[in-house]
Amino acid sequence: MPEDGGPVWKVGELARRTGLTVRTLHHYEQVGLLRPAARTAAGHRLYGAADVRRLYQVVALRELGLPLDVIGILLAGEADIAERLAEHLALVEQRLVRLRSLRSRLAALVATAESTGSTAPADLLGLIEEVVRMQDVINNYFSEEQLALLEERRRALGEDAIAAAEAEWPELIAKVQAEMDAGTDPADPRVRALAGRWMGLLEAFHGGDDGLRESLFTMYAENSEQINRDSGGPSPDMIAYISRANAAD
Amino acid sequence: MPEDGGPVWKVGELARRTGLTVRTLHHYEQVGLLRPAARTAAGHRLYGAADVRRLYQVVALRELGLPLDVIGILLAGEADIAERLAEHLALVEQRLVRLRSLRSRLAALVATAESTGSTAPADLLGLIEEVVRMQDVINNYFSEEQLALLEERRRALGEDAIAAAEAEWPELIAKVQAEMDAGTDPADPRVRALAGRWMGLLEAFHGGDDGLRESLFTMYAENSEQINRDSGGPSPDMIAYISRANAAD
DNA sequence: GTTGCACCTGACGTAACGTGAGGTCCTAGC
DNA sequence: GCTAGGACCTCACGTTACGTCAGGTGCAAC
Repeated sequence: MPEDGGPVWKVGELARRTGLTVRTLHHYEQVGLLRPAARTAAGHRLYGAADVRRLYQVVALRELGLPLDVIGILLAGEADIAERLAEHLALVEQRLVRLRSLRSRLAALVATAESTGSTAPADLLGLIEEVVRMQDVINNYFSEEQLALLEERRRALGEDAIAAAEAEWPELIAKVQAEMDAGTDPADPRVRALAGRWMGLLEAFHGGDDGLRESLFTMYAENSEQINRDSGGPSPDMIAYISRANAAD
Repeated sequence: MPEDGGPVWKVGELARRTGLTVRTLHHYEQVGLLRPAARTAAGHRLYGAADVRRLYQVVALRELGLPLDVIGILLAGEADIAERLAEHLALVEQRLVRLRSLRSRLAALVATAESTGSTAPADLLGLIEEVVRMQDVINNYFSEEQLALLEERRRALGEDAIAAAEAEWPELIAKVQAEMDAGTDPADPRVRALAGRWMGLLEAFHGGDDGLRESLFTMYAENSEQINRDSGGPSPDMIAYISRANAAD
């Protein structure tokens, strides 16, 4: 189809009409995505109507985030478009999960930095290291699906509920510590009430999902000291104390 | 601090301990991020304790998604870390908005492709073009903040409510069209009831935000034919009809 | 004839490394 | 003392989708 009769566009015109740059059109030709139907004697590119149609398809697929080589394959009819879109969607979902996770860490860090006023650079760096190391540990113990599930639950619960639950932990830990220091019997009703709150908070985290609970316990078992040191988590002794309180029924 | 006494690590050991590759450590040296404290006579890199500490800082900041050059600046104390983190957070939020928008378009396309069975490639390509063009138009009329606000509202309403509202439009438009075809007076109670539902759906979209309503109206006014053709939106005649129904109070 | 704009073809730069290629160093075993 | 197998070294190109000169040609108007 050498486009003998129809309208033709030079590269600059086409660029203006599509909002692309001339360089982009050059590039698309270079990678074989869009070859102009013809050239003038002087070598100037001449695009025909079919080229323009194809270019709009290229742009549309590009705006969906597909890489140029895939676009080439799709437009050549050498792959199933719906299938590739589904694959791409999965990839985008994955990126979203990661990006959301990253945002929550960044937001927490920024909030901490703001609330503590002008934190000394060294302190802030240390805090950043802790947060990131913690995340690495978490990523080691929870699968991608589990993390996505947790994200889901967090969204369902809402930010405030999450913040409230997280704020409850240090308070609860302090109270349990007080009872331990006082030598209270784990079977004492007061301690058993605290243990009940404890299990409630845990439940709020894993939501009854055995896999999540299992992963959480494994992670704690193998990293108790770091969790204790970096995040103010409970000591193994305290875990044992709570277990005894729960067992006393 | 030429690290005369302390422990030293060779590049391979350090790589294993940090989970990085040797190439990455080479790269960090090349860009000036982490210069080993010393070299052996043969030129082998020797990293000291201070280097290891710095490396962990680099890795932590990298895991927050900061570019290496920024990390270098931050570790040199030449910029405020909290400030840069806040900036970076804003960037991440922006990416999130875009990515979420992309995902919703992809999901809609994939769902359509699946529900209609094996759509012909050409049809699917046409649909993709429509969706992308529509999005371009939308991006022209709504600012980033407005789009983020819309995202927010969508999340607050929940997926099902959105789907229900979107499903309601075609039905409503069909009913109004029927009344128009029947020549019913816009002031007729039936039409006024339809107009009421109409305004309710609009309200569900803009939520009373004047800016959003304004942008939506401008967009419709300047693109009514495309919206009508591509998305089954209402015709200008229908808009006028509804307006008269609302004015008749 | 020349001015000015559109067009052309290289070719390097971008971010953060991956991946050889080709050569040197070091340690353990013989 | 010699050699084999790792670990180490320094280039240097490849990746993605173009941006950005640089240096030269084509074309229409004055």
